[in-house]
Amino acid sequence: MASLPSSKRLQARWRQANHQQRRQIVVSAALDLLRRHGLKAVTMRRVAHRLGIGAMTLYTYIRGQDELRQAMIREGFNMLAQGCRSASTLGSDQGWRGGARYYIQFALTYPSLYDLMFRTPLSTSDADQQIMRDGVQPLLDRVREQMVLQGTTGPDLEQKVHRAAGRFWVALHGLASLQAANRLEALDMSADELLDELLHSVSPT
Amino acid sequence: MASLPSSKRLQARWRQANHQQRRQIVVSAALDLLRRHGLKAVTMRRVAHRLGIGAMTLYTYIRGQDELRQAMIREGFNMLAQGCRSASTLGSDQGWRGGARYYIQFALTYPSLYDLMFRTPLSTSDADQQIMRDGVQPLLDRVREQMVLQGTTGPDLEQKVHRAAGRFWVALHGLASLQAANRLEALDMSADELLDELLHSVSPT
DNA sequence: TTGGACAACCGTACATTGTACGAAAGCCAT
DNA sequence: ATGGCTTTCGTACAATGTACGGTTGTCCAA
Repeated sequence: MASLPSSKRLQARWRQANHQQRRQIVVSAALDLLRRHGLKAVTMRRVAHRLGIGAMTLYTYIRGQDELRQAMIREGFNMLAQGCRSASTLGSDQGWRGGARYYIQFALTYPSLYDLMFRTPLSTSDADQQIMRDGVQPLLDRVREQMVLQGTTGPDLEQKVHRAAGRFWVALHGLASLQAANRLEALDMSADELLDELLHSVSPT
Repeated sequence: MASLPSSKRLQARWRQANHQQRRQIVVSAALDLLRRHGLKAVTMRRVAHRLGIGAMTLYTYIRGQDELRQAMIREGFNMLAQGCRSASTLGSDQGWRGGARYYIQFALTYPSLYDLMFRTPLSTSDADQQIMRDGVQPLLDRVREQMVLQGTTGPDLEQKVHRAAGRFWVALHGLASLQAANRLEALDMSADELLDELLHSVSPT
């Protein structure tokens, strides 16, 4: 779980950064505000204040609030993809399950960001669709690999595995999203319990 | 699927309504705006304008924006509970499946409202928790009944059925939520396909 | 050294929001 | 009529996104 730099660090890094890097720092500051205080707290003025610059200076690096949110979403999907990939590769957990656990952990660590990523009305633009596709792909890949290793066979194996991974992700998203929003109280089941059952549904052990 | 009254109708009803009814009309107007133009469009001023009254007059019937949103959420859960109940009782569909289909249909018809209902940070207040519990209960009940009819048995039947219904709802929410946010493009699976598989997982036919 | 082009920076201003305050107007029992 | 309510809403203020235009800094050619 990568962590975000503090406000002081950001201001320090700011002065000796080039244009491209500064844009990235702006996004980092916004993500930090988002994580710690929710979406309503991510205002242009506050982000600027965090960086020790005037509000209008932000517009030198970001076209406006919409673009800032898009950038946060992109960053979120990058973190998610990267995390799932390495959690299931290097993790001490049993292979692919690390990826799934990371997914849940991500949604809990950045609940507002996770919301933004999956609830923001998505333009049908190919680019945006691709960002999200790439963000979720590593998780789907891990699950598919696992299923093949598990011994799934047949003529239309490709299709079968593909669809099963899709079902798994949909359910995992449901769990992550409800847990992040504190909505599991309605059931008398713990989140860990639900996750374990979900994991076993792919590969019962 | 109950539909919402138009703006003109609302203004007409307004004048000959008592205090309690007027509060309900305010909420209806807000829900209409929410459905047709998204959350950002639900401003106090706009709601008031729809009703042909001054902005501040709204505050005679609703404490403020927070309370307005809470009221919309409550109304949403009421619709959901009512709909699931009657869809699975009276529906031409095979019993309980109507409830699940209604659930999906609801999320697609009122995507912004569905988001509000399940993403708004929920106070741990007993009342709020109860609202949502009641909203989802009918669906869970239908699924449990179905499982019992289906022939599930055992000493801890109660527990088993309870947990299975919970799993079902979590997955259903994942599907509804992704579909409502146009996020299923990342998979090459249709929403109907996913729903059917979900339904079969409870009672294969 | 000087001048000019260009990027970074930001103060000011305006529109839009939620809503606090208090004034006006209607209603009704005494 | 009077006094006390509820309802209505005009005005005002603070916070927001951001358009506009001015100031400053940097660098390079003449």
